[in-house]
Amino acid sequence: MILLDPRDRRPLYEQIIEKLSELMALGVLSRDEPLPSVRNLAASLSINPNTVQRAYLELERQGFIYSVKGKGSFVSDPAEIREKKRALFRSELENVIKKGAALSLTEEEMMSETARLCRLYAAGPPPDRTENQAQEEKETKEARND
Amino acid sequence: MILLDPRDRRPLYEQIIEKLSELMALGVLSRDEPLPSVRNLAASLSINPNTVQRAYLELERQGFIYSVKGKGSFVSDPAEIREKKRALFRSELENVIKKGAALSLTEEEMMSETARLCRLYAAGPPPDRTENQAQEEKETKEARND
DNA sequence: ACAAGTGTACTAATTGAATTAATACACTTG
DNA sequence: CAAGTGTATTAATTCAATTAGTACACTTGT
Repeated sequence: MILLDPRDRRPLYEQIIEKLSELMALGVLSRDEPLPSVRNLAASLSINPNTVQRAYLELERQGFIYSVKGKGSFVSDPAEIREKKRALFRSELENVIKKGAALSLTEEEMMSETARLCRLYAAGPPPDRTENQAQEEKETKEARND
Repeated sequence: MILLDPRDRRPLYEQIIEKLSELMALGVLSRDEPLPSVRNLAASLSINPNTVQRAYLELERQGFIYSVKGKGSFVSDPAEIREKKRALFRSELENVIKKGAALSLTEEEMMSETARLCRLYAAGPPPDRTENQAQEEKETKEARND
């Protein structure tokens, strides 16, 4: 199902999270589909089941999958995934704004900086898209978020 | 000059950074005033000079102090410190906005969330200060940023 | 009831990066 | 040039993150 890279310096469980996230993002694994069992995937990767378990725990914490004792682990509703990610985003934004406030930055200063960055990175017109006419997000780049 | 807390689980150099930052924030150490020498402070804390050196290096990287070989280490211009902190803030804000963009959040959505948080945390009226009449930064609090 | 599958919890061993120390070098000043 | 200063390099140590070992708990079909 997936393959680990020995040259990759990152921990095994992180690699597993990444690979499975990709499979889910690509739709190879879709909603409510069962993931390989902890023991099964561990055996196929020749690693300890606990390492797979750790990856699954983290994927569950992030809302990507859900696990049922005695049954297995399954892919979450994409909408739920999206909501979890957005909640995480809001919490990170909150921390940054707090920090800005602690530096005595005013609301106006932070708003204008945010606007600048949004124009740089975010999709242009918000919810008034009658059609999705060529959103060139020229800079998707490194969208690693976790 | 300062005192380390053995019960504090954080590394020595972090404690040093914190204590000295406080002294500078309180104005006990002010602009261009010399800090204790690396060896001197190390001796007074009964630790290795390299540990103090590491703290000084970090303080210098963050713009709080500057060091001159053969002469000593000195407190930076407060305006410079402020600018460094703000640069750091901008860079963190950029990362968060990038992440939001990667989640397909629109400019409008991110702006409105930012506005909400600003109203929650930031100082009210921005740059309409004809004079600097009593900048009461009521909330300096934990301005730990590193 | 029980066998064979599933996830989960707890503990111990291992690894590797962060932290601290030892030592030597380079600059400034009187 | 002596006695102070910061800086660089390397080694020892510490400690948390990672992985593994083992036992437990639940689900399902026979």
